[in-house]
Amino acid sequence: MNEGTNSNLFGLTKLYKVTILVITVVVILKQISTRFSMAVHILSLITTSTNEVTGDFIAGSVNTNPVVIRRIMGMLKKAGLLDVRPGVGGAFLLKAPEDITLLDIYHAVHVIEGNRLFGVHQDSNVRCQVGRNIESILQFELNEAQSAMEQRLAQTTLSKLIARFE
Amino acid sequence: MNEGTNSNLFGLTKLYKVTILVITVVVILKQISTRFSMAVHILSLITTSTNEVTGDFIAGSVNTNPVVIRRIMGMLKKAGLLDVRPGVGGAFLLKAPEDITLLDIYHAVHVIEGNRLFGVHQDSNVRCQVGRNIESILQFELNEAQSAMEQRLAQTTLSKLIARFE
DNA sequence: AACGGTTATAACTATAATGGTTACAACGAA
DNA sequence: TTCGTTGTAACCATTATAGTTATAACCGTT
Repeated sequence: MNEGTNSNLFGLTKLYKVTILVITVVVILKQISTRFSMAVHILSLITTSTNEVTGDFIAGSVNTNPVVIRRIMGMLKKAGLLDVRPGVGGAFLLKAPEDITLLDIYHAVHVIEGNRLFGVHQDSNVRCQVGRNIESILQFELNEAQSAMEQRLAQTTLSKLIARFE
Repeated sequence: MNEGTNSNLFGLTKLYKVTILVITVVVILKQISTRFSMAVHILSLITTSTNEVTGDFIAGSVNTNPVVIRRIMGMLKKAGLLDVRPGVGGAFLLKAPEDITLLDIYHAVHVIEGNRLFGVHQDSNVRCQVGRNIESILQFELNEAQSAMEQRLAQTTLSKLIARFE
């Protein structure tokens, strides 16, 4: 920081004493990766745009680095949702937006591991009644909860989502 | 912090109180932490065991380090689900197992912060139709999906779970 | 055949959560 | 006082994310 010339920082002068109150609020969110929402954004753009849709163009709309976009597009390609013209550029859907659900996109970007939203601890002590039973019985309940979420995601298609844009 | 020489800190004066609010948002999650399933394990043990239930005993059943267990028990204490006798040791429930749902436990261990399972990217380009709309419209759908999952978790109580142990 | 815009990918970074671990102070009953 | 226990602090290795730079490959146009 350039001392000596600090007298006009923020247009203020050094006539007065300093009181700076710095409040730092750190909000830690442990969440499903934004890769998912970015992927929805990407597919929405491809669906609605009439022009060529390049990685750079999408990056401008998502407001991030083009490489981040291409990485996600690579996942969407592997899932068979879109394809990209190499060299010349431009992406297009491989399925109708009526046939692409949020669940399809969710799965495509591998936002969770092994299709298991909930991690369950392993290697419980089998000599204990709880230890013997907890993993499988709890896993069943958690699968049910995960299914409930995924079924809701499956109800919304890309075209339904876009229809609500204003 | 150098007291006494703070009069020229940043060239500001005591006439001005500067409040800087820094919000850091970190998005991480591959799977919901096993803290949740361990917490269910812990509460199941306390419910079913006739003897004293110490951190070391639980650690033996979960098959992990006692400190990991005590950390989770601390969270369950803060949530009002159990209490621990300091010194002498041993944990006991503060609510009946019929009144503790998986959702209560899920919330207690702060496995998701801010009550938002899905991260949604911010700062999309508002000059683009998709960019303007995607965040709010997608967030609504994701909230619905999250609710579906949580409602399912709320349907299972600790006593129901334990009743299925063999 | 060279050029320019594009895609694909490798490599690297900073950040931070997790689960495990050691260490130690505080607590309370025998 | 002693001993088993609780409650934390501190540290570690591992891992995923999002961003970044750099580079090779691709393909239509000139």
